[in-house]
Amino acid sequence: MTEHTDPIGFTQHDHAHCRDHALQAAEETCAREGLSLTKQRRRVLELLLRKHKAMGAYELLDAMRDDGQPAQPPTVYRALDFLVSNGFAHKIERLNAFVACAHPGERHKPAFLLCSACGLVAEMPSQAIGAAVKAAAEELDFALERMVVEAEGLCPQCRGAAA
Amino acid sequence: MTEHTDPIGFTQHDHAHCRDHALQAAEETCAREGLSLTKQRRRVLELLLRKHKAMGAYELLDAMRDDGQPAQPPTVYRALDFLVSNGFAHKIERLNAFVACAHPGERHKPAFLLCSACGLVAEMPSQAIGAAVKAAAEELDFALERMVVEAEGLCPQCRGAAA
DNA sequence: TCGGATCATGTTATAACGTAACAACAGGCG
DNA sequence: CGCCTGTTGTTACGTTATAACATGATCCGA
Repeated sequence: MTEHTDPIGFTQHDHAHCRDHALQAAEETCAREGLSLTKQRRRVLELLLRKHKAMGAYELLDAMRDDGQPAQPPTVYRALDFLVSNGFAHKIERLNAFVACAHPGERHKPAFLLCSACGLVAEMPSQAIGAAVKAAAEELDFALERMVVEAEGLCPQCRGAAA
Repeated sequence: MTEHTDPIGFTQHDHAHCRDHALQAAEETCAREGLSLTKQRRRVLELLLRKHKAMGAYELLDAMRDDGQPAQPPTVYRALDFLVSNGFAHKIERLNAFVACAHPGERHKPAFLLCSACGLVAEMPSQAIGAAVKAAAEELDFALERMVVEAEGLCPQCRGAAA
């Protein structure tokens, strides 16, 4: 598991580059693994990549309607299934919403920071957390398959604004 | 934060005692803090305490109907709000469902183990996990308010059965 | 003991999230 | 071509959750 320390999403960055990088990574992964990044899947990924926020499926549908190319719920959910199962996006359980993966290509058990004020979502370094969960599970003879870690609070910006 | 090491929910135990203990703890806490454990709130807590599994709100509604005292969704959600905000139950985000607290009275940031085979839910020791999340959050200047930790996999029983 | 304040519950309707089932279409390949 | 597979379109519905307002219960002070 490669580890990143940059909480992309909270820090200032060239977002156009960030978005293009993610799209390109998705294209490369699909090419390499024989997956097809179809029009609908790509559309949904692009919408998710517009901001480091989680979007609900119906928010995506609204955006697609506003684009002049409306779609139905199954279309969006199918695209989301594809993106999530291939690691291009993640579901935020706490919000029943979805976010583009900030580190596509790196295989990781993601852990998230959710700002309850501005809605930004960042992926945080999860090695230590993953190890702690794994250790607790093993201690209890539990066969760990998947973990959900979502921390809520205030991002640096909003924390500053609140003070 | 008091720490427990017993993954109640996966281990054999006298469940009648377990349930009564939780109910009594809820009554005591309510008495001490001026909260009222009304009929509906108590009913919902008792239903949740029947098993160490998560129940959806509509599953609770079904059970209430089967009891001969039907209720409407808001009634159940209000009872759940009360139970969750006072630490007598927890919401399992991953399942959109609710579970009775296994350690009422102990103030804790809960972390859960969810068996994907049998549906049992256990609270696991969360000190180390909580510390790891807190450390990651502080590193990024994030003001942590709440954390969701839900590990999915196979409980000892089901793991044994699968092997 | 009356009135008002507060908290809990009842009731109706609807919003938000998610999926089943089947039809249609598109591209590859024998 | 004809079949297979994968993707999308379409209709309908299931599941989870809440808004808004009415009613009832309890307490407590004037």
